[in-house]
Amino acid sequence: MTEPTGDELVRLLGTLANPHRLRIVAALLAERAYVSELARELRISRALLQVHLRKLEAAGLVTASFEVGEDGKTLRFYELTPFSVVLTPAAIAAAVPTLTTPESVRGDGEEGRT
Amino acid sequence: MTEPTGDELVRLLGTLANPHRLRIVAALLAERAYVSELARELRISRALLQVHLRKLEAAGLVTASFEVGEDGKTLRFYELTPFSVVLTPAAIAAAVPTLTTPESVRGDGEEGRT
DNA sequence: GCCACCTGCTAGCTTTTGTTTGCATGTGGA
DNA sequence: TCCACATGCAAACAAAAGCTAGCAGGTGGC
Repeated sequence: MTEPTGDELVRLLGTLANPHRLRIVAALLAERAYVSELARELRISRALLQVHLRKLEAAGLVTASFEVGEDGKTLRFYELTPFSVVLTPAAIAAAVPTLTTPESVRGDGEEGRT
Repeated sequence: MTEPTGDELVRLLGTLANPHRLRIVAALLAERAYVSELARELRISRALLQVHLRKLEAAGLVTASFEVGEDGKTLRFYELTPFSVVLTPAAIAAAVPTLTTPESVRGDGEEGRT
């Protein structure tokens, strides 16, 4: 996570560039929580929270796992994945060369042939 | 810039979460440039570049200034504003309390009354 | 005068994001 | 059985972001 690729950086930034998601990160830093609980804590609907959690998960910032609570209910716990990225012009310049454009994406990696 | 407010952080992240803008930052780190020149270098239209530059400027990441070139033409030069932000769960948690919600915005700061 | 290059602006379209609403399912306890 | 609480998913809509196309104005050089 010290030197993300350009695409990863864009995804990471795009994922964190949202008030709800920042609050989620902050809440999960304090302690892991299951969906419904977290929704109540943050005062947002479960559906909305789910969308945001999915995005955070897709970016690798949080991880989910099912667990059975004391009362036997199945709960989906989310917890934070530690990360640390330094945002400076130099760091950005280093990531830019690895940015892929829609067209430059052929297979997955670059294969040299036209 | 060491400890941006929640809103500033969101704007900063949102501004950088774009391939074009990252490229612009990288290009300006190498050297300041005027609009048309930069557009050619980045292979994007001037109109598009302008939109992105505007956004970067709004976020305080770049600054603009008019200058007269050797041939007497008026050029608008852009240059990078140094910045450094560390992105970690803790840093985010620190910024979250200062996030404002559309409703919580009355005057500007908080005034206690309902 | 005409061409080349600089600047700026915006109306309008497309795409992506964000959000709500509503339905379907499963389990434990009264 | 019925209620309370947990999960998941999708359709539909609203809002924001991204991009293009086109017009307009200015200056220097041939």
